[in-house]
Order: sequence, then C-alpha cells, then structure tokens
Amino acid sequence: MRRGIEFKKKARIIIVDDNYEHLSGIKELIEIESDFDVVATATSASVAISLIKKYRPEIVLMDINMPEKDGLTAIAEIEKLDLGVRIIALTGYDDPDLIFRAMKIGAKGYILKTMASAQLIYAIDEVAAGKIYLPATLSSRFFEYFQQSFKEETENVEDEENLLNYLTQREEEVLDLLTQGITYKGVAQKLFISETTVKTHVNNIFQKLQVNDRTQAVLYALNNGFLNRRKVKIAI
Amino acid sequence: MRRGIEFKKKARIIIVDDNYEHLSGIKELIEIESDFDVVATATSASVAISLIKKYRPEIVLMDINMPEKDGLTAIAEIEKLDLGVRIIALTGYDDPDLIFRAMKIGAKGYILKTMASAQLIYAIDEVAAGKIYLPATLSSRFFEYFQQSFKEETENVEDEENLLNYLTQREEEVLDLLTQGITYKGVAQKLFISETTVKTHVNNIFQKLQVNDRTQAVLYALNNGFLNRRKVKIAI
DNA sequence: CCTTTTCTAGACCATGTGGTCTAAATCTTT
DNA sequence: AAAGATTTAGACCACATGGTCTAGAAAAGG
Repeated sequence: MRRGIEFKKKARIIIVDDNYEHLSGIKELIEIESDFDVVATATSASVAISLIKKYRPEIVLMDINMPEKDGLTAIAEIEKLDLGVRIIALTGYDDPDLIFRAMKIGAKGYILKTMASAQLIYAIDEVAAGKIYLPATLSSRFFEYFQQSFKEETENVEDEENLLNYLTQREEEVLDLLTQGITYKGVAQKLFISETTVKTHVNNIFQKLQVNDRTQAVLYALNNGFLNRRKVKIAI
Repeated sequence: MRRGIEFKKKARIIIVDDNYEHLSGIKELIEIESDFDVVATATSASVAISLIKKYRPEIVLMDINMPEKDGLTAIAEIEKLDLGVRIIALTGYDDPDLIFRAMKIGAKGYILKTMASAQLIYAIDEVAAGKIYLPATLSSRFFEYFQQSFKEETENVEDEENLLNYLTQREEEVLDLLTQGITYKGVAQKLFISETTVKTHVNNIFQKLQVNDRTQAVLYALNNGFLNRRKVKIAI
C-alpha cells in the first residue's frame, strides 16, 4: 500500500449488475469515494462482454446473481478472452459454493454487497495492485469448502469397499499399464513376463474388480483413485 | 476474539519438529507468551502420531520439512484417524505448492517460522477457535496456485489442438458410451443403429484421436476434458 | 515346516475388436 | 441444384481379447 509513492494510473472499471439501483449505487460510491474511473456499466453479462472488449478496463465488478447469462459463465468467458482484466465477484450472500466456483474460474476478489463502502474501495485497490482480495470470513468459508471437496475425493479412495484393495502388487502393476492403454504384448515386455502370464493377471483383475473388459477395469481404476494411491505414496 | 467472556479451556498442543532447537524454542515461546498447554513434543512424525493417539490434543503444530516420514504424509495420516485434531503446518519458507498440498489434505492453518511470536499465538488462537488461519501473503499465494492449477485443467479442454473438437455429434455420442465401458452391441442398442455402424463410428473416432484401441480413446477423452464439456455447458 | 498366496505359464476356444473398402441415404452448405 | 459432410450399413479378414482350466515355482505367513 505504497499509494502515492509510485506512479499510479487511475484504474479503469466496468461494473455489471442487473439491478439498476445497485449498479448506480456502486458507481456513485466509487466515483465519490475513490479515484477510480468507472468507464462503463452494464445490466447484462452479454453487454458487459462487448464493453470489456471495447474499453479494456483493468477491473470488472461482476454481480454473480443475474438471470439469463449468469455471472459465473460470464467470468469464465471473460477469462477466456485473456485480456488481463481482473474480475471481482459481487454477491448478496456468502454461499461457499459460489465463492469456490468464482475463484476457481479466475475471480481475483470476492465481496459482499453488504460490506462497508470503505472495504469495497480497499478491495478494488488490492486487486488493482495485483493482489487477491477475500474478506476474512469468506476466505475461511472458502477453505472449508475447498478442504471438504478434497476430503470427499480421498474418502472414496480409502474406502473399505474399494475393490482395488484386493489387488496384489503385481496386479496393480499390470493395471497401471492397462490404464495407459498398453496391450498384452506391451505389458509383457515392460514387466519381462510372458504374454499368457499377463492374461492371467488381467483375468484375475477382472474378477476382483467385477468387470468384463479392460475398458471397464480402467474406468473402475480411474474412478476409484487408482492413480492417486501412488501419488499418495510418493508425494501426496 | 471474545476471550475471557466465554468459558475457555486451555487448548492442548503437541509440537512436531525434527530440529530440536526450533522445537524447544517454539515450546518455550508458547508456554511463556500464551496460556496453551504443550502436552508433548516430538522430533519425528511417527512418534508424533503415537503421542497424538495417546494425548488427543486439540492442536498439532507440524513441521513440514522433515526427513524420513515427511510432514505432509504425517498430516494425511493424522487426518485419517479423524480425532478432531486441528493441524497447523509449520515451515521455513512459503512454497505455494507446499501450502496448497497442506491445505488440501486438511491443515487448518499455515505459518512461517519466521513470523513474529505474537502472530504465532494469534494463529493458534484462531485455529483453536475453529477458524482457519493463513497469513495474508500466504493466502494470496495459495489462491494464485489454486487458480493456476484449475486454469491448466480448463486450458486443455478449450485448446485448439484438442482432437475431440474434430468429432461429429454422433461420434461424440458413441465415444460417450465407450467411456462408460459399453461394447459395440450395447452402443448399437442404445443408439438404435446397427453394430457395424457403431464400428464405423468407432474407427473414425480412432483415426481422429490418433489412437489404436478403445482404452486409449477413453483415456484420451478423459484426459482432455470430454466429460467436462457437458458439465461446462450445464453448470461450469 | 507346512499352508496359503502370489506369480508364473501353457493350452484351447469363442468372440470381441480393429483395419480397410465400398456405398447408399440424409443432412448441410453454398 | 451441386458439392461436401455426416450417418448409416454391409463384407472380409487378422488378430487381440476374454473365459476356463491346469500347474509348477517362488514367496509369504503362520
């Protein structure tokens, strides 16, 4: 926050909100309370995207709760344009799933409409400075959601009923090669065993995983965290 | 931070660090500067795990950079025990990948050894209160890493060179069924077309994806976001 | 030491799969 | 209307794959 020391060009902003009241409210607030330059506003995502292409602002304040084309898809599209626009997501309430998805697709900040005006300005300031802004309460919620989503992923992997647990070491090696789309012959060469041995292993794998062909075996392996296990062992 | 108002049991802590100097330094600091109760310390992850099982502390301070069994796998194991222990990761430098992985497997806080002692106490306080603690600089790095990892995921999907883009509608339908491990006959029945037609489609798919068999086709599809496309369209 | 599991490997057969070619009907697109 | 792409479908063949059974060597566990 070395404001005033370095040369600071006024950040140019576009505000998007389908509610005109909110839109003009935020616009006024920014124009009065800060020295940012609101170059345009839009009440729909599609209009917003054209405006962004035209004006190339540094910052976009994007309301997430909009009918028609919603804010999240709009963010995704803008990010895809790769214009270096930094997007701040705006919303009325703090749904952790919304925050997660917004951050996932590239939002650089997330603020609630209920927040104090000073904090809004501060958030824009931070994001304009290349940082990422999340209010403390939201970042906590974000992390909880983040951890939860990964916990669910790994829970399945460690599940008792994961048929992959019944595979022997050698069978795992064979399955590993199968999940790379390698044929009997290829597996035999890689493991220095005969082709018929590979077939035996593969058949045992099928029985243990209760499937009928390689594709299903590979799919079972992939869906039940087969690749993750070695990652867990080698490097988490 | 309503300290003193509510009834507050002294949080019990176990500290893990292979460097004995650091270990006793942190222990002393906590004992002098706070009212937490350091019930045990350990210089190795395996010892730490036994101690945790025995003492059931509320908080564990875990050094990530340890030889032998490293801190990350230790965290994963402790989380798997599901004892309600809240783990704070400790490290000397702020490697975004390390932070990401620690948070991913369930760390509730992340602090640098170089941080001021008051901040360490504050961090423990927060985590003990059920919150998640990340210093502002680290949370920024975390988010950048987080977004980067998802960006790479989606970049592939939208890539020009994604051979999936060359598939026709019908071919996509067929491939979709292949990724469910369905055979020629099954696909034919589901799509109400002849089995030989399915074979024609499948062969065209192979050529377009430059693969030789179904397994490879399925793997290509999965690795290049085939399933995501419909998700992207429906709900991001 | 003995038992059990795992890994190895062969035979045999039925069928699924992949490669190639041809070709008609049906869209699209210009 | 003509040209091109897509979808449909057949024939034919080589070979990879899957199912089942037997069986010895090696390793693991009690």
